Amino acid sequence: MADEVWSRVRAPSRKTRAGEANAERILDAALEIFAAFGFRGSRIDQIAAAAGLSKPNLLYYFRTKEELYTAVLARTLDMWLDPLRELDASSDPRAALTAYITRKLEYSRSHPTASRLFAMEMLQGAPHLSSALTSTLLDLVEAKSRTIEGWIGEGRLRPVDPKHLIFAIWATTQHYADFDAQIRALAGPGLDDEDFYETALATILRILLEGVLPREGEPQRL
Amino acid sequence: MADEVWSRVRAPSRKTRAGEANAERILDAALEIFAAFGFRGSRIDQIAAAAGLSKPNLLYYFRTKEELYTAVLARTLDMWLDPLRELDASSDPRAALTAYITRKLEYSRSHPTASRLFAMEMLQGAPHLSSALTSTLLDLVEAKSRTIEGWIGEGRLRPVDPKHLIFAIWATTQHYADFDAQIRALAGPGLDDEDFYETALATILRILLEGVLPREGEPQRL
DNA sequence: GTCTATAAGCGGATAGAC
DNA sequence: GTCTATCCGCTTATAGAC
Repeated sequence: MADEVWSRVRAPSRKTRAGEANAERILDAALEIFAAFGFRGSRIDQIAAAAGLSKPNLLYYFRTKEELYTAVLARTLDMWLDPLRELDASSDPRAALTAYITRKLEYSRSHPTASRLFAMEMLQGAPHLSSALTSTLLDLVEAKSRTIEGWIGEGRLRPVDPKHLIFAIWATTQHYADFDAQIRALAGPGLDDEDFYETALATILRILLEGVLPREGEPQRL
Repeated sequence: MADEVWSRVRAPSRKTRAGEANAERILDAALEIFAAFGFRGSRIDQIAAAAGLSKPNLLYYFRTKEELYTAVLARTLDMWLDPLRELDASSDPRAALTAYITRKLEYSRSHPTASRLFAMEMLQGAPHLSSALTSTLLDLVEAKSRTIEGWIGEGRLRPVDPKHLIFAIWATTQHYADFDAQIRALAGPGLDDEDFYETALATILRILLEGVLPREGEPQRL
């Protein structure tokens, strides 16, 4: 998918190494700006300056602001989907959910601006993303919901609505990236602080896992 | 606090009923636009049109865009704080947390744009809000953290980090307002659908409460 | 209090030299 | 591929009539 967008969006410059590197630098800079100000609030010359080139030169690589925004979004969505793809039906629920939650929080730490770009797009009603949401992501969520329902049917998970469980996992983990400013104001450090990260992870795991795993010795059926 | 901002921000028009009503209509319209596009992305004439008056007329009530934004934010923050203020140390943890979570989700349903405005401001690093965050809200969160620690000390709550618990509650409840577009794409309805609201509330309560309340017959100490 | 007209400057995009 | 110069529409804010 990244390839598809790439070729569709930028005929020029793909060939040379320097062009490639420039395009990457532009996309990195654009991610920062778009994540903070949204599409309309972002200024193309601000992005150009952050990428270290002139505005017309940026527009040589991406012909319009919208083209650039779409490219950044596509690249981000792909990364965002990865952890969920790996949620594994074959392993036991505790291990699978622990791995998924850990991976999501790790993503909030390593790619906070990517998380914020996605949040920004959602706040605006996902105008540039609706097709992707209703196809790729929907399919993935439906598939993983069935995995969770399977665990519930086997009594290995307490009965919870699968989609709301997924939403709860997304919400709690992404919150640390999206509301970073609030978290730093209220707690001091953010996820980049190792101790804070560990405490956040432990607390989220404790709450969510205890909330959905069966009580000791009482496997449940619906 | 609303009063304080009010008088500081708009000398004109406070006196007459019509002026008051106009100012309210402007603030309502501004909330919608600012929540969707952020400060820089919002257009003042778009707000004026939504409020049903001309752009210069809007600028008669709020002299600058920033002044209007500040007024909307102040009004929103006040409402946003209310549920937390009511978290009651004297009642038992299950009842108090149930009431708080319910109130927060209810707020996401009744005031989704207010929630989104707040989220938008956070994504931008809370430039217009940092003083409020480090004073009013910080004090409140510290106080409520002590309430939660009290419950833990008495063995009425499992040991969890209080702030991370508060973050988890905020994250899960606000998610339904802030990520409404995603939720509708993936689940069909949103919180305005009564059944969906009930399921969301039940799931969140089940997960969070089971995650933090002591197991049957085994009250814990740290 | 509300409007029309307009000033002043910003932002996206293009032309064309190098 | 990259730059300077520039066009043109849009946006905030003000002036001034009613």
